[in-house]
Amino acid sequence: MTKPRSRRGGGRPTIADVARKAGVGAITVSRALREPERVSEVLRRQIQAAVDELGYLPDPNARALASARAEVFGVLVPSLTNSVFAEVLRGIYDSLFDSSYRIQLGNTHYSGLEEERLLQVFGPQRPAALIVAGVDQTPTSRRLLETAGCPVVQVMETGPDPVDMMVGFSHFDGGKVATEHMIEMGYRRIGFIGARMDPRSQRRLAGYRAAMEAAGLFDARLITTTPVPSSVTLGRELFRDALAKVPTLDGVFCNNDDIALGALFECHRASIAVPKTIGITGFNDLDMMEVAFPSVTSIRTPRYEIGRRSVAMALAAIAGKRPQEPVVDLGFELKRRESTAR
Amino acid sequence: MTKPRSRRGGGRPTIADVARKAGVGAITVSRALREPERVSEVLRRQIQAAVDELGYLPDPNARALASARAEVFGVLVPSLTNSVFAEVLRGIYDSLFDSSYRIQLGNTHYSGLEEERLLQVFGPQRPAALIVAGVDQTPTSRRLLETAGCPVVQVMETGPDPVDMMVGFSHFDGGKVATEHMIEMGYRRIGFIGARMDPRSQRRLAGYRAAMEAAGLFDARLITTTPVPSSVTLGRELFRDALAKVPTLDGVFCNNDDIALGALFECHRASIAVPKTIGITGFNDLDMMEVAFPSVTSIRTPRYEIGRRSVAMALAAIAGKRPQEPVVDLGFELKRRESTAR
DNA sequence: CAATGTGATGGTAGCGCTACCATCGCTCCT
DNA sequence: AGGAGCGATGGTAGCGCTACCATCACATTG
Repeated sequence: MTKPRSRRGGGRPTIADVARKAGVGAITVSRALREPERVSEVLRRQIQAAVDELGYLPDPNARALASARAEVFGVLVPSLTNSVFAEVLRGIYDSLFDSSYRIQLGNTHYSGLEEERLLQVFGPQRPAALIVAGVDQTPTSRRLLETAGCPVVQVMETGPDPVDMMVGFSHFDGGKVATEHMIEMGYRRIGFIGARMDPRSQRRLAGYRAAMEAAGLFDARLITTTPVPSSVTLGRELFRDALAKVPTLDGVFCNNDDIALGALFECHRASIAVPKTIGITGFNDLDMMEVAFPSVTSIRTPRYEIGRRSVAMALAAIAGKRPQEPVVDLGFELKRRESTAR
Repeated sequence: MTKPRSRRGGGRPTIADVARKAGVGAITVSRALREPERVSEVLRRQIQAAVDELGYLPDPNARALASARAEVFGVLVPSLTNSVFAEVLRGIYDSLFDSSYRIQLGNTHYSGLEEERLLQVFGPQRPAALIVAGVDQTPTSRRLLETAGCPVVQVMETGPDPVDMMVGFSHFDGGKVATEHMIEMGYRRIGFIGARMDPRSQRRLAGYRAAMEAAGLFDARLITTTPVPSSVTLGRELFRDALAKVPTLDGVFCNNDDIALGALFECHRASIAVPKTIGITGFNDLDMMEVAFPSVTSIRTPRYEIGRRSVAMALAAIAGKRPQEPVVDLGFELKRRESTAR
């Protein structure tokens, strides 16, 4: 008489269809799908057969509404094109591939305001977990994270005051170690060149500064930065600026590998010997740094591993098994290469 | 008496709360939010005030369930780390930022099976649109796309038989133009080196082959490929292999810029003069190609624009304004640079 | 002035699923 | 033997929202 299926477009099978076909109650189908161990072997088999026959797939929206919890991981990164975050994402995706969790990815463009906006959007969806890059959320964002009612993992760096959990490493230490290495290799007038200068870059700069000051080599004129987004092109330009400003420059610690590559290319173009006349150190250790000529010293960062670990921690928290230590420092590794082998 | 809010965790305000506070029916609130022009000025104002005061945010899951349509764009790309797709994504995200659409991103790892799986997962969600990379879907995937009941945009390349809409360019032509350019510049023993060799790479190779054959220069031994994922490191290795196989090689058309960069670095390392002894052409024209020393000739591809356009087309289709021509060819541009300036 | 729109608003009935509680048959204990 | 305890199953009542249809005031028409 009534046509209850008429509104729904596809007329896809629902849990009621499966239940009817399997000769059980709808709730039993639901259980068989979500907690199989609570349903008897026999019914489970019947239900599975009905599911297969009908090609039933549960509606995630209805699930989310009924259970007040969506099987979604919300992920917030500041950039999609920065290969560093791309690798973190890869780790996250790989870790979640076998699960039934979907991923909703937001791009904050390094903006606190956009981050707030995206968290507002994620909130009503009741995600299963939230993974956000960085530790410098605005007060509003922080409150949104704290009241999200789900596990939250801040990734990329470690810090003192986690919203919930953290996975990363110390960018300050990274900058410090890189700089100390150059000092050790005999460089004295070591410049810092950096673009974007997001909070993590700032901390690398602070590490550089600490190392330079400790060695009595610090000179503010050695620092060349810009808020402009990083690129190889920009690296070249910044390097030229730095050299023009301080002609006695004998090394550069670059905020990231793109910048380092730009500096390296400029050295080639200007026939500046690397590592003899100028030493170069990058940050992140992208694949190409090892292949470059000369190969470029860099700080290897555990990007993929950060992605994997963040998911592992979130999943554990969802399962009620919170880690002892909420802050995980995955460290980094100095890769000594030709570009600083004076 | 009853505690109807007890199940729901946060006790967030619902549309009923807003309706009560504004002194109107729930449905009117719903309309005020979705089709403001259908609600009188006065009520609209009252409702807005109530929304602001309560901090009401609609539950997207309930919306999706009730309206049989989720405000979600499903996006499927084969790789997260390949910067080509990262830029397509950036275009998609930028185009959707002001809208209320969320984005759910799937990574197919260049696998037809994983693509099918992801489409299965996206389906029950009833996304507003689907954007998928490539035109070589498996029959199952194709069927899933055709029955998705929403606009579908295939991106990255153009082809003869769109599921629905397409935005991209001809990889065959790209390979052909690149190769013809090298022939024109006087190169004769031009190798093709490529990794991954996904369908788009195959078509670039076919373009290369067509150009070489037309010039009477084709020789199968000039082709060096591997199914291994592309990287700068791999580019270097493949280039060495190619040179070992054909010592008379005087140029290489590289499947992509990473490979080209690897080849360039190897030339530096082996003191092979570029472009004099060997010419190099890349594909995609990443930022660094212009900065490299020597700068590297490449095919500039409209990646960001593909992302933007795909969203524009999907949005138009959602609004019922399907484009005249479902297949949009955005073309490409040959960037002549030092690496082929013999 | 009755008949007929027309636009604004509201009520009802779900969307497909799961939380909660009830029921039922069985085992196991005293 | 009787009842507590337990595991398996099902019914009911929503989750928060929107599609559909009804209603109502007011304008328009001949």
